[in-house]
Amino acid sequence: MPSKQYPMPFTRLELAVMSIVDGQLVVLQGKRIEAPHKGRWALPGGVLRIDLDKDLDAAVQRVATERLGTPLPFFRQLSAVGSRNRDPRAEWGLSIVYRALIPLDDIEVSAGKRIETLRWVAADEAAADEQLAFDHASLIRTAVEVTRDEIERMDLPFGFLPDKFTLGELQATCEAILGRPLDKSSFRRKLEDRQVVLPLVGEVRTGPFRPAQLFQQATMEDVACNSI
Amino acid sequence: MPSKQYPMPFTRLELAVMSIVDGQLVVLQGKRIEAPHKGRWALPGGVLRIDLDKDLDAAVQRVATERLGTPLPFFRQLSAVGSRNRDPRAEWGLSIVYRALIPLDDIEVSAGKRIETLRWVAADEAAADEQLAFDHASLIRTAVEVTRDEIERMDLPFGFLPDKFTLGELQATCEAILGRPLDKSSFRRKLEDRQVVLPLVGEVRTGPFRPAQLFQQATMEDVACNSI
DNA sequence: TCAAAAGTGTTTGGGTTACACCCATGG
DNA sequence: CCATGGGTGTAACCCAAACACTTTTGA
Repeated sequence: MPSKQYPMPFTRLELAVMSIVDGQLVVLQGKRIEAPHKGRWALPGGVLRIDLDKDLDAAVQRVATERLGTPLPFFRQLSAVGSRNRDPRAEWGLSIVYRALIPLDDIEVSAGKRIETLRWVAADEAAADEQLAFDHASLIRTAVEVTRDEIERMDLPFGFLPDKFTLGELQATCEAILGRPLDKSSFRRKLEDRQVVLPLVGEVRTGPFRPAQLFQQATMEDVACNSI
Repeated sequence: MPSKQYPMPFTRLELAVMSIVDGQLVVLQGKRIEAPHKGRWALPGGVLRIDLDKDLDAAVQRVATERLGTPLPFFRQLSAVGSRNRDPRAEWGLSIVYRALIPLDDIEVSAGKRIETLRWVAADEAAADEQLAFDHASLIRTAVEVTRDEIERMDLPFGFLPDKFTLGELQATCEAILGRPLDKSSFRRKLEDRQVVLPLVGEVRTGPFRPAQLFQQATMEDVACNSI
């Protein structure tokens, strides 16, 4: 078994965790407690542990739990980057980058292993911040780009929302991500056409004003049924 | 330096090399010469060699050269997949998957290290072939999907074409990838609008019939200049 | 009865599709 | 002069943005 003898890269996972704060798309950063780049802000991340993680997704959950104190229900792989001298801790560094969406109201993050503090930074600001450790500014740029593209394609950001939500909340979330207002009527027509949300009959969100219909994410089966 | 002590995954690169044969999108497969999956067809690939490769892109080129006898001018990362027991050669296998486009007329592939024979298979057929080694059928599915999406977005497949090409050749290539005819007029209007190709004034392709204007891929600068 | 937010309808314009047509060339 | 492929024009249609409007509720 000759293949086993090759040295393998120092393999890590990096997390671009995003949320919405005050109508703005924000990214989570942690202050590094150790070298390299000690004291600088970076994306939270951690080493792939082949003894602990059964696959990449499980690794993401473990890293999130260790570093942020919470699992990440909605995440997606963005890319893998690797080169010699990428990370001073090893000869050859490989990072697999993930983007996650979390609703801040439901999920609390708290600094865990090897992180001093966490902060939320406006996405566009973070993307331009060349003070960040490693190449994390560039990773954030692609995370923001990918997330905006998803919205343009009406691949909706359910990760940012609770299970049940109003169309107003959904629209406000999309507007926050894109950074521009959307037309209510057009937005709803698109939702209707593509059958991406499903009304929860009888359930409404009450508030100071007119109650709003609650919706949930449409499942594959819902879409299939209605298109027959 | 405690991080170095963790065992790292058996890291490989897999190549979904695509081309056009007889107006059909095809994928390159190699017959495996060794265990695991000896004798079965698979995507060509190889181990990441941190002693040889300075980064992931360089690794792709080395693997392509070793296995196929040619570098790959146009390639793009698709995803990383990894889990325990993915590959019997190691406890934990990680594969970074790339898609490449090559023009068959210009580039010759020939079976190299650890490969018995190479064959070109129709993409849709390969995507459905559950006899392939590992999870390669699923990797091919996403490669095909991504490639078709690129064409829909007019992200053109210059990798399939020589440096200089006619609009007819370009359209035929797009049709081959999508598997359906395109309207010449609409196609050309889109090219015009988005300024993705540039005529080579004075250069024409002569043939049995009317000569055709030759074009080349428009550079970033071309687009910037004209939009001022 | 007013403010605020939910929800509906209609018009308009841009962009794409589909189709028809003309042009240039070698045999 | 015909077959073939390059190249152009136009009408129809679809989609989506923009805007105006009605409805429903709590205060």
